[in-house]
Amino acid sequence: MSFVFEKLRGVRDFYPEDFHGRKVIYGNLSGTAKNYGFKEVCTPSIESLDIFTKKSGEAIVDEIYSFNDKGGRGICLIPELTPSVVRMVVQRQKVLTKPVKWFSLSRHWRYERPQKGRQREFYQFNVDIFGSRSSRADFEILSCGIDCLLNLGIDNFMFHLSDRNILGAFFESLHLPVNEAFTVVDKRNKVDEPEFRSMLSDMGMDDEGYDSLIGLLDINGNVNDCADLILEDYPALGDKAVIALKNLREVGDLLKNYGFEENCKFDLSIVRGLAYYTDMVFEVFDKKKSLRSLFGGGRYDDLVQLLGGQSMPAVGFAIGLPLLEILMKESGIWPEPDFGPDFFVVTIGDVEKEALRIIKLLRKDHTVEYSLGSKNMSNQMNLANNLGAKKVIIIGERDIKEGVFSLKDMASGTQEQVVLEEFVKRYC
RNA sequence: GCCGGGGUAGGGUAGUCUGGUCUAUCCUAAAGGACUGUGGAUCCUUUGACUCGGGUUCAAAUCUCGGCCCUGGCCCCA
Repeated sequence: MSFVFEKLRGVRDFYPEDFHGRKVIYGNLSGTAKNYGFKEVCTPSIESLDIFTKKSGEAIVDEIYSFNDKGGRGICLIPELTPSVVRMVVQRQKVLTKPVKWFSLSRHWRYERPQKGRQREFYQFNVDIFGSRSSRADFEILSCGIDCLLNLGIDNFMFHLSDRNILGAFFESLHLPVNEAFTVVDKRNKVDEPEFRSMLSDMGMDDEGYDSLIGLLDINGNVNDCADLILEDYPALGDKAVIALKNLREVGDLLKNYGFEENCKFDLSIVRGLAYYTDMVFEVFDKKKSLRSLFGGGRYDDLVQLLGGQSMPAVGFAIGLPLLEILMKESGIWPEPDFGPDFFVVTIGDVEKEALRIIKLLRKDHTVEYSLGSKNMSNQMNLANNLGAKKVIIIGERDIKEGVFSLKDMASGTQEQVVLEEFVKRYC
């Protein structure tokens, strides 16, 4: 081999067996979303760079693929879907029937170091509801997410639910900077206890506050019970927290009545970084927590307005397909393809006319292959075998004069003589 | 951007520490033949690799430096 091009870092080739899995997964996810009444949309792969800097700040430019086009416009390959979908909503905001329920499978690019489950080019499945502030919308997103996993055959997962306003109110009551405090909370599992404590005390938190925080973060269990517990034990948190807790209680009731109570737990440590989330947030973990979070989502009521629309609440989630694939392969439930054709036609001698006739008829309803090279019979049988053909039709000069051919079942090896016209009636 | 592990035919590997018939091992795969009316078995043939570049040396797959890529993590995670 003198020279070959290699694929770029962090991207992936999908060979037939890989692509098959992706198609099955996507079909399954879309089917679930459709059953919940979501409609599929598709956005462009490129957007103006501004839409992302507006939402996430200039720092994001270092982490995405961006360039100036020939007209000097700042362009980027989309690193996530939400801004594009919000743009689509805003453009037709007045006429869309609310709530707007959309899903999509989108391709994304991020200029970052590849890691397990993180590639530079990847696919995400996104589900969003625009225009409903109701706890039912939160619940609809959660239950759809749960069903997506269940319908794929994944059941060793847990949804961790929270609302940013609960911890937010707590930090405000201590006069601490809320966003910075969230960032520290997000790090809790990555640093040891003394460091966690010192990060918070650097921010101005005293020991009493720290103990209260740990008390809150360690509350663990059923959503409704935990919400009640906080309403009782932390009366000083204020209105915002009470509203959030009541909302979570409603979500909890809905989940219970829907039969998904066991799939969710309360977990205030979920804050989703410094994202645009405003209220309810969640992250999904495998039960062993051996992988990073599988996916997450939540409510982002300010983004539509931030991107130029009229104020409109929104809630949604996004699942990255790479992690799903890892999880499913570990569980042994990744769909394996069967590319074997239903029929393979072997020819002997000059029978092309008869062979092509039967091939064409069968191809209306079946997968049919035959040798594209002029090979001997042994070769043709070999090819049929390697392709995984279910049945082989052997058409030879000797037999076809009498209107018959041989039909061989490749799994059993049994072979029968078949009358051509009867076969055509039966299969075509 | 930072830190660690790694890179030998399409896939999997031996060899690397201790440089020397390495003209690179074996398994598998693919193509063809033995077998111009029968696949999976067997035998034979063929295809096919030291990630790239510089350095040290009489001699580099082996030692060394750098790039590229893979991989685990940090940062980040929108």
